[in-house]
Amino acid sequence: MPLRDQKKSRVTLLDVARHANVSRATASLVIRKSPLVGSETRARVEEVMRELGYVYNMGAARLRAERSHTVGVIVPNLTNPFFAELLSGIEAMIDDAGLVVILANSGDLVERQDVVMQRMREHGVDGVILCPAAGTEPTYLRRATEWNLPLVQVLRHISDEADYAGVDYAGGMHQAVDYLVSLGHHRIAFAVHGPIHSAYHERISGFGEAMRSHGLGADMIIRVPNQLGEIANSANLLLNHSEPPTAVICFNDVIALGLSAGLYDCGVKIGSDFSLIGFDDVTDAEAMRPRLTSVSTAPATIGENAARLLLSRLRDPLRSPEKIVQQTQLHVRQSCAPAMIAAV
Amino acid sequence: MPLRDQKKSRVTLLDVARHANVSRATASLVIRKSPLVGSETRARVEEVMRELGYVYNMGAARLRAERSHTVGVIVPNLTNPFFAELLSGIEAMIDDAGLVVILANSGDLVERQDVVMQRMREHGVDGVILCPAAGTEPTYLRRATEWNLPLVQVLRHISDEADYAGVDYAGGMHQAVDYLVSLGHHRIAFAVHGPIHSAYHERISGFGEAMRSHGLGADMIIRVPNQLGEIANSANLLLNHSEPPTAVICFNDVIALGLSAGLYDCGVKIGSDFSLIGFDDVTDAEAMRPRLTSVSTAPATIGENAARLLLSRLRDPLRSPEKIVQQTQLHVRQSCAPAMIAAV
DNA sequence: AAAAGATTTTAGATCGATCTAAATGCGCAT
DNA sequence: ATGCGCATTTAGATCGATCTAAAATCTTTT
Repeated sequence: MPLRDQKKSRVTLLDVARHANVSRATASLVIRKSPLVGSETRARVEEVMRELGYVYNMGAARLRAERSHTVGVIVPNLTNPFFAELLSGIEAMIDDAGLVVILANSGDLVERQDVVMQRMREHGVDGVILCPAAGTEPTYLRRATEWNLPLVQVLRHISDEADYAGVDYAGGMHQAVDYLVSLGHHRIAFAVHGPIHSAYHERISGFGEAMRSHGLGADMIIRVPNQLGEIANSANLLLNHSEPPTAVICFNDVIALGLSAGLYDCGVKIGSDFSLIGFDDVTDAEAMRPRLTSVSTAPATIGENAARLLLSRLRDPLRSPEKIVQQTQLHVRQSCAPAMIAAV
Repeated sequence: MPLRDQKKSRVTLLDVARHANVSRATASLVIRKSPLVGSETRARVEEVMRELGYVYNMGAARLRAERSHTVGVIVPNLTNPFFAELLSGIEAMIDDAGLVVILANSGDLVERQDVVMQRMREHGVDGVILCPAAGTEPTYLRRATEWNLPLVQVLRHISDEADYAGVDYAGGMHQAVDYLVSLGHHRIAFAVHGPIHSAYHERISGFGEAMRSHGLGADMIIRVPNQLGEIANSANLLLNHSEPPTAVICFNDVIALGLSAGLYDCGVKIGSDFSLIGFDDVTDAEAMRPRLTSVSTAPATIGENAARLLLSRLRDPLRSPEKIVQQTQLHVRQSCAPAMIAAV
């Protein structure tokens, strides 16, 4: 029983309406679950939809209703475990709301971000969750406002004029520094990598504040490679320092894993000879031995927060900008030891 | 200069056409880069588009052209590093082709897969790249054919009636077994987890074949938990065996990381006391010490292969089904030692 | 200059759903 | 039986792009 010729087999709402002996507008009210339709009529139309295998055409609805039920998600990296967990949290919330995620990788480049943002606009996304590429200017977010495009910044804060879901990076740095100081460490390094962005600045200044609050110097900041496999070689930056640190706080768990491997290669025993703290507490770090002490940021929860903000923005476009800042939690495990027995 | 009232600020192709003194159809031909338009006319129309900030409406185009320029990607897990790398490869190829990825997580459940597949159809995706949930039947893929929905299976093979991009799992198992046997190991275990699917069967049978080809028993298969943090506890399954193995091949690198940690906890030295091989060679395993010997499957490349197949299918819908099977490569590092000095 | 052929542009219909106000049907009261 | 009020259904326009064949314009040939 073809309703259309073989080249186009799509069952439309008009087909459904004809079979159910109602108008297209009634059939449309049925699929939108409008209370204005009688229950008999509704049942009849729904039965016909099932029989004919009707599939809603979101594209057609979108043209008239000016709503695509899609959300753009732009991240700077797809393979870093942190972003994988963030994306997981975002997708779960968006899915729960009955929308779909259109995904793009900016590669942490503003030019690529422009390209994918334009593509999102062409696809008429209802809103965007953006982890801004390094170097993104506040004017960039202002343009989204001009476009009437709902937007949530996540993890990297560019502007107070848009919603933001992030982490209390400074608070997390304080927790790490305070803990190491409580173990008697005075020479504490901070290992960083990646591009300069708000999350970077917050961690740097958080480290500085925390160290100074204990009357300690905050200048021992080493820069390591971005690639996990190359970070191990940077362990000697710590060991060959004129005044070697007794502990290191890592910008993220990728650095913690990499430095841990490098210190192992140099015969240094973490958790006795040397203390090390990660940041983010991603799942992948669970396999590290000794067990990693890490500042937990719960990336999946941050993703959920971002999605929550966007969904809220879609319901109330004129709501004033809001921030959800996730508090960190230090998970003490076995990668740190008191400084007195940790002397190198 | 609002061209519409404030409630709807969208610049349409009709606006562009009026400003450029051409018809809508001509303006449409310009944005589609049709060779049928004169260069003067083209330049004029393009200039007007820039001035007015015209943004293409993909949804409108889709309604008439029956093409959405979107590709559905359904994976069973978003946080496993393997799938993160696979997704990265897919997104890169799809982006290169000027399409966008609509992402969904099936949670490895057929019922969820049904829901997200339906949603993909409503959104009118041009095609789907599907890593089938465990328990997916061949009839499931047959339905995609009935829907005229281009589909590529990736990693888990359900049916010969659809394109498939995967790995030569059996070949990889042979490489691992051959290598351990070349080191003198005879008692080799195989550590598995996760749901039963084609990739699972291929690895099991590949292990069996490889072991039997060396006249060895293939019954030492241990099942470990799915969560990375819980796998370590399974190390004693190896150590407390009536005839303890001297080596283990891990179903994937997640298991390798987890068992490595568990063996460390038991005081077993990998790469001297005991030999261990991973599978997939994901980036995250680069931090392991001793350095992990792993069978490389290049997940990002598999993702690219899957996308390549789908793009090819979009160009030639009637092409016969094709398979791209990625050959594995054993990356020998330091997690294995000869059996004679590896006696437990 | 006129005709023929090639190139470029156009008019009107179409895609499948939603919107909006009008029409219709039903139940109740007089 | 008629009128009123409410519930339900409907007709026609709309959304913004593409499709398709016809019309218009330009170039070349006779």
